[in-house]
Amino acid sequence: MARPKLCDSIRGLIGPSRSKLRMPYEPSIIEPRWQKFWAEQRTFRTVEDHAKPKYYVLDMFPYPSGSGLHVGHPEGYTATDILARYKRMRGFNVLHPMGWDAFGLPAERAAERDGRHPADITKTNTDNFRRQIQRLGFSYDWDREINTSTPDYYRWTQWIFLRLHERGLAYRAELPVNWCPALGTVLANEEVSPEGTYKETGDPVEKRLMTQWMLRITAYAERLMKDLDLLDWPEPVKKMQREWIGQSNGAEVDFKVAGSERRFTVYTTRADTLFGVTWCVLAPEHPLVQELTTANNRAAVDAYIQRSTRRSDRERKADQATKTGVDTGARAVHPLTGELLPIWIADYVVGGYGTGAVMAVPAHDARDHEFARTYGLPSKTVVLPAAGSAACEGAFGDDGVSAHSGIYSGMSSAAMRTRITQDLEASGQGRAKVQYALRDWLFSRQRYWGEPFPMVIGADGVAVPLPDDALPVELPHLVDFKPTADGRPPLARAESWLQVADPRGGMALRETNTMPQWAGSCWYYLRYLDPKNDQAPFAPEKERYWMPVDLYVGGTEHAVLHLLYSRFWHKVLFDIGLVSTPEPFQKLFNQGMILAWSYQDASGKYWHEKDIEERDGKHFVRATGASVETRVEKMSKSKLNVVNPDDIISEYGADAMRLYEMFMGPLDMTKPWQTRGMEGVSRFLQRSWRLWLAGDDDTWAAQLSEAAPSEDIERQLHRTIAGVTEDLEQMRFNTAISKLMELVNTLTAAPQRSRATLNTYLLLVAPFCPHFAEEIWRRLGHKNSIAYAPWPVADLSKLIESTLTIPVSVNGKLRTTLELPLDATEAQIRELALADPGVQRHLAGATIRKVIYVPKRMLNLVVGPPA
RNA sequence: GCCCACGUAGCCCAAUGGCAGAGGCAGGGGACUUAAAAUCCCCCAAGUGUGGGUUCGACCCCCACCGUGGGCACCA
Repeated sequence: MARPKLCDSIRGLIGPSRSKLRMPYEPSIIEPRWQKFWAEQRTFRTVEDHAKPKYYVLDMFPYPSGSGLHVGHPEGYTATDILARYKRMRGFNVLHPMGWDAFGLPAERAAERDGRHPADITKTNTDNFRRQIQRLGFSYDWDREINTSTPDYYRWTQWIFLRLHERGLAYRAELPVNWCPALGTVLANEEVSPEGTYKETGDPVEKRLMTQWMLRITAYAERLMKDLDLLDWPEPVKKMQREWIGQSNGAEVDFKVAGSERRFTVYTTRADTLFGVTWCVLAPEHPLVQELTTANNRAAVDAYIQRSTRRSDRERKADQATKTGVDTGARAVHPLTGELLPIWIADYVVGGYGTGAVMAVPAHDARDHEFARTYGLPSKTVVLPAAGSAACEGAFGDDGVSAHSGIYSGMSSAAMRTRITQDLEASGQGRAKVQYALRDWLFSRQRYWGEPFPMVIGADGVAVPLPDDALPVELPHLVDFKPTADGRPPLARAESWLQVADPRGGMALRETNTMPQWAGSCWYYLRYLDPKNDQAPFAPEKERYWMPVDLYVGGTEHAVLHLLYSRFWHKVLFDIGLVSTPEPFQKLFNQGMILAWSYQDASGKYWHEKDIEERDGKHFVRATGASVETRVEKMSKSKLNVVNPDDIISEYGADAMRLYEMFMGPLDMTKPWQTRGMEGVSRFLQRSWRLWLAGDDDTWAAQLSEAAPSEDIERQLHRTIAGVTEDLEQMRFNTAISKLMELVNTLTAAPQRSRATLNTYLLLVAPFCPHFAEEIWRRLGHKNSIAYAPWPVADLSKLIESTLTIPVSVNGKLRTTLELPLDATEAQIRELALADPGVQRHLAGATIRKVIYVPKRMLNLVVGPPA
């Protein structure tokens, strides 16, 4: 899609001899000039200024990948930049920082592949990301740039880890973990998909027993759940977090094992179905299984355990439909009826949740029902849909009325739950229990490129924290990032680093696992407040001034990862007294994904947009004429539909790119990129530019009128101020831009242009296309940046229309429009409407049954056949 | 299977109970030009996914269905 540059075409046309040269809009000259100015003047350096209200607007900082920025990044960044600039003009003290989430797997894998050090690769990538981001003219305070992989940053990540450790929130445990053979590391639950694969790459994940660092996020489950209510976040994100935390209110019930002193405890949310229990099920890994299993059943039980531990989560889920299990031969005693109930093991009961044991109620639970059918186990109905109604076929899982439940019969399910739980508690056989699906956070990785733990393992095997003054524990320089031959993590290769004095005396070995990538992002929003502090992670008074983050913009992919982890750390810091707010991010906004059209021919081959032509709404390969299927898809190299921001900026400029990113549609919506759409915003900028050049004169702004603008223009101007301001407050950037376009279209058509009007317009457009605005602002004679000029205020008295326009409809269909003086009364409007020939035609031979008048809005006549 | 969001001119999107069009792309015509580009002006085009309902009046609210995208899915 070649497009001649404006400057080239003009030069080609006029040559050096022509004197009346219009000054063209040339973003390629203007934009670097102002970017340099902002950097040199430190225009966006932020200081604590308690005289002003603060506004902390934050982007989710990027992982600087090798492939550079894609058009999705600048979408969120542009939105926050516009708001940051708008808020500055409104007199806010704005904190708007950027940095790099620079530790992580991809750099380490690239290092293995390319033979370069991860630090080196990370440096190249961050330099490229910074260059690309700066080309868009964002008003970040670059003095606050941070990088999670630098020792002066991760020193404090380690420091916070020590605080967690002190409080018993970090511990080592041997447990079955998610091991990804392809990556050679363990993963957190949050990183594993329901299918049992790594969410990022799709590599399979299996269970392995390993000793790992865990963070006790479960201790905060309730607060993480409850405090969601305090937040101005999108409902779907809150819902995802609630589901992940998975609170359930139920009861524990103790069962005795017949002929033994042993007991086991089940967890249930349906204590009201206790009389319907016909057997119990333990998870295969339940600690009592070995002891309970009778000699006759031992072989079958062992075989089943063997089989189920080998099965990955993925396999388990694959055949959810068929439930399997084996009888242990042992019997449990029903706590209320004394009945003997078989004890089975089955892998649909998961060891890590609740007590790892359940009571089976086949009449009222779909899983148990199916299990009963498969193995011919009995069933007892104890809940009826309504009093006296018949028992249902299949499992009746809803609440109803209790039956065959002794003294509880006839109670509602809810009432019986409360009552029986109290009674069990009184007799020591049970208790109310709130259970969470959330597990502790697996916090170590067998990787090189991450934060080292500030811990050593003593000769006695005890993990010992290093003192604060030993921080940072720097990552030793390695050239080989593979695990050692005996399977220890890569850091075990750093032999001289490994040996260290045990703070308790003697020698110890350093912890060789590293922290996961999420560690650095758990608190980075706090480091921005005070990024150079070498005495503390941040100064308390700065935290009190800036926190919480007023607006946090990023994609939904972090709904239960980063956003849950950082809330957890923040709450710990809150409990320690290091931060003053219970939550870090007051308002969250998710930008939508940007997709792109793809073109695929009948053979399945993808074509680049530039090789496609359109005829009569159908698309064809230009060279061959073959027809192609068009689809909106995620951008990917294989689909040949990737858009590179650098190319767009080279062709149209950063201001145009910013405008288009916002103009495409609502920020939170998924929408397709169409490079053709750049034409519209580019023309808008050029038309805007020409507003300051009148006629053929090349003297900048010389012919602007000093007279007051016409009443119509004045009205539209103030309507635009009010509209754009409201749209910005609501983050409706697309409609704000369209209002600005409308104004420009009007001003372009106007016979003369008032300097005052254009001044206001320039202020309104400045947050959207800042280079453009700075350039004109300077040419108008201002010495300072427009960035801190005051935002215009709409004069509401100027919005009043001079006449009233009333649409008149008959039976809801528009028939005419009346133009009336502002003070027209309903009676006058009615009279005029009835006299209108267009209306009368539809009244002929009919009776008016009703007249609806909405003051100053519309008039509707409801008519029917003659009475 | 369950939950959520979205379906409006050829395309991206406005309009949130009151005139279906704010803005843009694409398309057509005209002005300017020796011509073209650029620019300016004008025009074209949907009755709002489908079927019901509520209402004087529905893109908007309610019900069912279809399509697209996203999330969840043995948690007892």
